[in-house]
Amino acid sequence: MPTTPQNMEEHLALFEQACRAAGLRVTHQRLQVYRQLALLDTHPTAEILHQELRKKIPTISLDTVYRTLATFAAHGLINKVETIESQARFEVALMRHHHLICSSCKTIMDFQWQSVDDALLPSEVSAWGRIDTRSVVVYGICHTCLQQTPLPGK
Amino acid sequence: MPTTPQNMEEHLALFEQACRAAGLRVTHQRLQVYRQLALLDTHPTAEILHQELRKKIPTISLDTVYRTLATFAAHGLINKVETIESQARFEVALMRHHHLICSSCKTIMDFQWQSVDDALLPSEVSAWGRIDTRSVVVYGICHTCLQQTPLPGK
DNA sequence: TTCTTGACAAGAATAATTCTTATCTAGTAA
DNA sequence: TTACTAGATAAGAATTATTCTTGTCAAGAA
Repeated sequence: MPTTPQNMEEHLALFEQACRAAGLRVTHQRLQVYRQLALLDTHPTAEILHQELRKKIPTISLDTVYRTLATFAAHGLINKVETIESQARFEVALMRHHHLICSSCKTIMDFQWQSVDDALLPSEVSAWGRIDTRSVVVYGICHTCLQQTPLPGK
Repeated sequence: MPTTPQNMEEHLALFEQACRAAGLRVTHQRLQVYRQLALLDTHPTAEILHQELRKKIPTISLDTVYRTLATFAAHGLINKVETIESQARFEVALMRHHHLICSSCKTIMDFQWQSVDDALLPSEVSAWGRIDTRSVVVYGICHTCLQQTPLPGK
């Protein structure tokens, strides 16, 4: 769920408001980390973001990227996406959606599934405590990978 | 989804069959790793399993536990559970179920949600490629944690 | 029983992430 | 505007989960 360059300014303004509301200082690094993440729809890792960010801020440290992403995620400004890889992946938290992961090429796609978003959770779940979010992860093999290797292992 | 000691023998026999069917050798270590995992309903980490296993096999290495879990997961004999922690967690793959994760104490609970298991996926997803599994992860705060700290952060 | 290949143990190595420390800066108050 | 202070950053060291390497061993086939 990326943002196009056209509405980036307005998106960043909203983000800045959200930061202040959360008691977070609005720093150049934070704005740029968020901006870079919003530009990409590839669920980048901290490492990938760092490489991109260094083009604009040559001195930015990888640790800052990690710390900034962790801070944003802790305040619900972005999502840390669950994956099967060891490296964590991130995305802006704009719209409720779910994930489709190709077990072969590891690409993560977003999709929406309104009926699950709206569905009542089983009563045992409601009884468990306070529910905040629900997320569906679907695993499979994408068309591209299916064509490359006719019968990949499950 | 653990196994009670009562039906453990039959469960292990089934597991042994599944191993042979997958072309995996049935070793003492593999049986014990699987048995220990089946006994626990706490979604243990490789480290926790290793600690338990050393009581029975003092010489078993942590690497063997990791390798064995990875091998089982690759053959669908167990599941690697997606978590918000850095350490991976595992469970036997007995029955289709979903996960409930407490953002505070990080405990993982299993639950079933038949209607989602049966629900038709959005057409864009079916068009994407071959679908293997779907898994719902619900985040919230469990009752125990809610009572300890009246208003924990989201 | 023998043989072969996959599995194992031990310890070294790697890779992702986090910590430490000194410096800097956003936002506040004078 | 200026000075102040808590929170943010950079750099590099440290940590932690996981994987690799090497030599040995044993499951299961012949």
